[in-house]
Amino acid sequence: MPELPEVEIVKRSLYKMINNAKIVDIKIKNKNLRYKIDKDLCKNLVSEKILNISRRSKYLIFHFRKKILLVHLGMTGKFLLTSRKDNKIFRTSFYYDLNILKKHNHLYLYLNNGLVVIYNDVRKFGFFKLYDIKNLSKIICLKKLGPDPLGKFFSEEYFKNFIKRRKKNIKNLLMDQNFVAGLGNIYVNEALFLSKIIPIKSCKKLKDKQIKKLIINIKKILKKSIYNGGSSIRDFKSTNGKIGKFQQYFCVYGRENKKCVRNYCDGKIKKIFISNRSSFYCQKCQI
DNA sequence: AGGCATGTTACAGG
DNA sequence: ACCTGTAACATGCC
Repeated sequence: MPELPEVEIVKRSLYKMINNAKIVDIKIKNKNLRYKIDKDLCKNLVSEKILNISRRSKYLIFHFRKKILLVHLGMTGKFLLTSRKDNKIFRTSFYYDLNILKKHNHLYLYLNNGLVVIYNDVRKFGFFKLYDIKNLSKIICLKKLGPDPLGKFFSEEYFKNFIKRRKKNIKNLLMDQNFVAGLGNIYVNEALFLSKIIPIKSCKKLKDKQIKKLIINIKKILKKSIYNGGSSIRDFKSTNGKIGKFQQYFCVYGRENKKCVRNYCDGKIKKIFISNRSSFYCQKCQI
């Protein structure tokens, strides 16, 4: 899926194009996403104005007068924007994938500014959930989330305090959304590489210096990725087989058996599974 | 054909 | 309570 940077990019591009627009019609082609789309979605949102679009972790939140719409993109969810006139996709957030199949378009939002927002999701792990605005603070999946990795609350102090009573390996810790919210498999692998920490290392055994470094690198890589327009896309491949510019920044992810990208290191990238998720690290410089 | 894929959640067992 | 592993969800790619 899109991890934090990609969701942030989606949020920004949607905000630019559709914030303040009014929904004039909704067509649900397929309500069977991860959760069934509310029957009342149309009733509640048609003729309502999008007052704001925000992000929490990997969740998008559309704000309306009385309701909020919580959206998760799962692994393969995307928003496409088209113009009602020529039906041509002219804006696809950060996706450059030209192989978007219409059969995976599940939901259409028609707006009063002539644009149509399409939700496309091959694997259907994403979801749309509607809540009363007054229940915002009660949304369980948001409530349990740890701090945003880019915010000031994700600090050395917080980190050390959290791991006092835990003994997970560092990779699983970073994947734990209740510890820090928004990292996924790719950025965790990358951040650990940049910090020269082996993913199976017990978080208890991390030195202060390593924790500091890790926090800095997490913030750095997320910012860099946002700056570059998002990068953790795998189901994206240009039709001519060229590697998109977005993936050139991966140092370890998907580089099994390749040489470490560090000039001074001749280590090889090893792939292992940690809690069933693929993990990549340099056997020489990550310790 | 079988393994793998950016995420989340439920369940079983330690 | 915490932790891990496994499976599930649905689809496509190699």
